[in-house]
Amino acid sequence: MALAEAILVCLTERPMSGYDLAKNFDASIGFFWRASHQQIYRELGRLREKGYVVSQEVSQDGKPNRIVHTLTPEGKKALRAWSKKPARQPSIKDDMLVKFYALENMDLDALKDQLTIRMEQHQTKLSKYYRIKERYYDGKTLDLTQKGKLIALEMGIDQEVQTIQRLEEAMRKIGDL
Amino acid sequence: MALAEAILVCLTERPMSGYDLAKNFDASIGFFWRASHQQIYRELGRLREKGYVVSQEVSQDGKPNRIVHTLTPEGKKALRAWSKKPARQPSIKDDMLVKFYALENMDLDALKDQLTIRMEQHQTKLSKYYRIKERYYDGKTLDLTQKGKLIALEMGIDQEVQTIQRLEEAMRKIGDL
DNA sequence: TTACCTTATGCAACAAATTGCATAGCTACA
DNA sequence: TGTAGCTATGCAATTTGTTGCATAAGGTAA
Repeated sequence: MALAEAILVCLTERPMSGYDLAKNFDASIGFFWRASHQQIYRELGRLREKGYVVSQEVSQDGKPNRIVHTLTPEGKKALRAWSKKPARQPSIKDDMLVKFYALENMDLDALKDQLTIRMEQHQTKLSKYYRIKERYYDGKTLDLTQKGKLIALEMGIDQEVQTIQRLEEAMRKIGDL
Repeated sequence: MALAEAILVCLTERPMSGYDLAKNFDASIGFFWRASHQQIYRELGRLREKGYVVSQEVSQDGKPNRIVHTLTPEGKKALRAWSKKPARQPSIKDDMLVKFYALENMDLDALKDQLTIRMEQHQTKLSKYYRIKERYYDGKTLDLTQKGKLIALEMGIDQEVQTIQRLEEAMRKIGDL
């Protein structure tokens, strides 16, 4: 359950509300670990119980009050401990590959449409990555924190580029059938 | 919930027991959709209720009885209907990328060990793929069913090769820090 | 002026996945 | 003789993930 840790990681940057975290999970860290706001709020409750974060309400006028969560020294210790535990293999669950595997029972045209959509989705993601890279990393002097994030980002970029290539190749192959 | 469909796909080949299916999910189709035997038995119950499979007990001596599940015409129809529904994006949850993202809070040596383990795991998988390809596909005349499986297999091979490359690159980068 | 979007939090129900356990006879190995 | 693994099925508990809903104030566009 690295959701807990992903939240703690976000909070090393700065104290955040659940809402802020949900936004972060839609953008930066969410590229590697996706979570909904409901999951995040629930997990924040558990982290507070464990003493890994402390939470305080902040009044705002006009808008609803925010509850800002701050990482505690215990939380930071938990993160370090986690870093020593073996990483688990990411679970593999890909609809589309199952569909290729069962090709003779599939509707080929529908499958081609789905392939096209997939390619577009990966292209969109790739464009986001490139924008982030240009804006925050290219030609800048980076500290260790930023270097780590850049490595993750570049792995993401390579992954998307290669995935798009594989999908194009698959499209070509089912076109030849 | 493509677990149901993944099971139906397996049963298009031949009738199988829950145990057979679990083995299949550890080998062939499990490369694209992983599931435990507990999950499979539960799902089989639901498929029976829906009328997508019929089940009959077969006596064996020495060993416990098998319950063999056969795909029904309704099950096959359900598969075709599924093939027209959009494929969902595979969920992204990768511990290791989160760890890179949070590099300054991680134990670098531990992370390198984990990288090495990951590379070995992907290498193992790749070797399995190559063995299957050589044994069942290379230099053979293939029908549509087999061609589909081969496309899925080749996508798997490319994916593993590329993943290993990315991991090597990441190793190089954190070595340079 | 109605309708939707953003900010901000969270409950409840349900579905899916994981982990641990139980049963039970057979085979292979040291 | 004991330990372990294979065959074969499945329950129970817990954790995770998804979907739908609720509240509530302000801004923005048709």
